[in-house]
Amino acid sequence: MSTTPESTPPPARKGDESRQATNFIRQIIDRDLAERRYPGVATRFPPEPNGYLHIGHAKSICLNFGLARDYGGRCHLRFDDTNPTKEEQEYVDSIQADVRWLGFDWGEHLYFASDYFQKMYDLAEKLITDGKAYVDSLSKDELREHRGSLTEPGRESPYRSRSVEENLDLFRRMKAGEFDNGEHVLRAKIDMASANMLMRDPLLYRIVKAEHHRTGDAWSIYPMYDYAHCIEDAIEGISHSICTLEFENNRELYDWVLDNVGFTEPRPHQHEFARLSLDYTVMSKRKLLTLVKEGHVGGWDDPRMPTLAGLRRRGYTPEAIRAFADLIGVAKTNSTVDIGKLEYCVRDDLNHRAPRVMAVLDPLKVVVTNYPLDLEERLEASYWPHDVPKEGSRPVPFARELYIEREDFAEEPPQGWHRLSKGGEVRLRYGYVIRCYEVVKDAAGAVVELRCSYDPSTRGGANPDGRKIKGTIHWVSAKHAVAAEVRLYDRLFTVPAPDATDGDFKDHLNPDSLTVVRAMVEPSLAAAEAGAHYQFERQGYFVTDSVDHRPGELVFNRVVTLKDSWARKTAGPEDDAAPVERESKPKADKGGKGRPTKLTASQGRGKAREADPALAEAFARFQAEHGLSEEDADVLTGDLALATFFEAAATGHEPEPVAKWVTNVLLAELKDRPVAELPFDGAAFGRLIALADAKTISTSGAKAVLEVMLAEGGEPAAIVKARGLEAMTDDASLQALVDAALAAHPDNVARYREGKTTLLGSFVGAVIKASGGSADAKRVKELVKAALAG
RNA sequence: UGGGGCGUCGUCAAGUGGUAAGACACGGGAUUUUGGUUCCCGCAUUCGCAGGUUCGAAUCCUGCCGCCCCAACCA
Repeated sequence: MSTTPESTPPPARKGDESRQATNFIRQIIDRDLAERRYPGVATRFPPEPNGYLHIGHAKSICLNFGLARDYGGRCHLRFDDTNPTKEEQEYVDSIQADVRWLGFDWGEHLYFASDYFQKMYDLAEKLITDGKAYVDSLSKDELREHRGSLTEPGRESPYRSRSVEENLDLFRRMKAGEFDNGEHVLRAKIDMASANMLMRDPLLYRIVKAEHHRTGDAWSIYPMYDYAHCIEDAIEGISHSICTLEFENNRELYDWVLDNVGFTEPRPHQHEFARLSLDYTVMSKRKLLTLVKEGHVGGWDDPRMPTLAGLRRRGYTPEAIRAFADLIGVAKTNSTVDIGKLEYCVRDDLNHRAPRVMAVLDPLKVVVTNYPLDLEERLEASYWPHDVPKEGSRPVPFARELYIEREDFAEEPPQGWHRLSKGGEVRLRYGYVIRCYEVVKDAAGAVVELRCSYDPSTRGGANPDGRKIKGTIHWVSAKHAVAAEVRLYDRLFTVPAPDATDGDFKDHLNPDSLTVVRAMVEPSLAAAEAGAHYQFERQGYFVTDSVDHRPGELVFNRVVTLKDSWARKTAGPEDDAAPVERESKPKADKGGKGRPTKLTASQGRGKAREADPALAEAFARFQAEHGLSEEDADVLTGDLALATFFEAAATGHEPEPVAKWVTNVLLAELKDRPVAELPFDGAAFGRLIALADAKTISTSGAKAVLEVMLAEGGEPAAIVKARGLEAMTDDASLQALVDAALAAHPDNVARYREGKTTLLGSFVGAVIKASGGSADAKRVKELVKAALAG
């Protein structure tokens, strides 16, 4: 992403193959495209217009629009406006502005869920007609009570059995506005006992008598998210509907609605990724709204807010945010990203686009006493450092009285101090070397002025006598400097995870998140334009404030400081290595009920055995008669089909290896498929294992045969014969393959001999592959070892 | 006493039975009138833990542990 103009391409380094950005969603898309499940890729970004977009949304926007871009598809911007009580046109506008600002274009694909209300309604009537939805007239409380709990099934509503005619009539009257809020709802008729709470007859429609920002009072019923969202996707022909992890439970309902309302494949499918969490900030709309409402910040666009509006005003660039999205990746792990990565991205972007200027944030007066009283010089100062390939400079006035940064002077300089001290020298950037010979203090003992001398021969970086000046500091001419308001922003919270701590997240608000200073800036800045970025040398990146900055009343926001390895060195461990202690969230003790533990697989099998004496009997017999371990016997007796399969396979053979093959290999191939679907029976499987056991075929050969059997069934011995998979055990053939494998990778041979012994496996693997799986692995390993040693 | 997910470096994150990518952070060095930038070099014998299968396991099997989500007429 980051482009350094004019830079030559970096030299190829080891293993450098510029890896394609990949993530599990791209893999799913690749698979779907390879299987031709969709004609192309269509994604969508579906915000509800009930608040401002934040950096977390930016991750989603970059993902969805990025996918469409990279796969030559399209990405829709769709407002999910199904709840008129919370949504406003203001948000519709701000969201569009933010997405555009971020750099994405939805072209003609701007949609509103509300445009589909009629279609959704028609489909709901169809559901009713099909007997798959009903009007319920329970109260809110009764509804909740009937829903059951996480561990107890729900109960069916007495209204569940209403006739289609009655349901249709009621639903039409709901639509016609004959009832008040809460009197009736439309529910899907699914399963009140489902382990997935969302499938317990979910609400499809509710009565809401409110003005909708787009449809006005045309509707008095509105669809619920789970009913509406999937239909919106399907209507628009979305292929991959990407949302965040907390919707994983909703996927089953997403699929149910589409399947029952009549959308057939290819239809959209939902995939979930982890939403963004960032250190030292909060991301929920509710908390952000609280900060705004209670005045902890100046508004949605306060530069400390993680909103796009806030980041924009802070001076973050769209490029930096997009680079950040690329940097953090997309996965399913709940994770919290170090906010330092975001800061890195802006610095990296602004470094080559922000001209350098000088500004003194905390001025300390310096009088250069040997500088002529009336003399004023104009020193030419480049806007760009040597390593940024851009041109341009401005004159900077120099005179007898200057300001320097107060922290660039130390009365008692610490070890390694490069800046000014009494009796010491420092270079003024683009100017002269000065030496401080006197420190003027006020009555309270505070330093108010430095009296210095300058060396005329050192102008503009000249160094005639080769003298070593370690430090260079920034400065402004007192007479020419322009006053400016500078807003120094810092993290909004003092702890890494403000919403994971005990008590109120607002307790951790950083009181120093905003410091306003009156700075003295170089005169060229008087002409600073709106939205202009600068680097104040040695300080950080700054931007003119988009609201308050104007000519004659300069206001700068600090985007981010420069990296400061000196401060890190001095500050010591407490400040810098601040251990990211994430206080773990206290268990929300919901309803006093302990958190139920999940039923494990073995517990499930135990239950199955309790319920089925045949299984219990097999469990005992497998141990007693076949000599299996309790563990193997357990795994094999979870369901009768598997137990029977095993017994058939074991008959006439050593039971132990058969058990190992069933549990370790077959189970993995099977995944969740029932054994009954296998195109071969237990006896055939047993014959395969016997072949391996007798060393007629090698282990990898047996796996190869199994692959074939899994795909098309067949008799193991015949497959072995047809594919020439008999174990290759004669040393002559094996040795030839080994020699070839070593010869193919002389570099790895050398590295192995230097001690990188983990390379052994790759040689063995190569030989086995070359043999088509028939080579005897143990022997190969011996031969490879010998060859490598020789 | 339910169901759905997730555990790979301080932080993100590749990896899909055959040499543990990369980035940020961190440490060291070089260049530098920004203690900035840039450039080098270093930074996981090990993938939540324990068993097992295999010539070979982060990847397969089993058990255990930890974390997140679900009981709005929100999305």
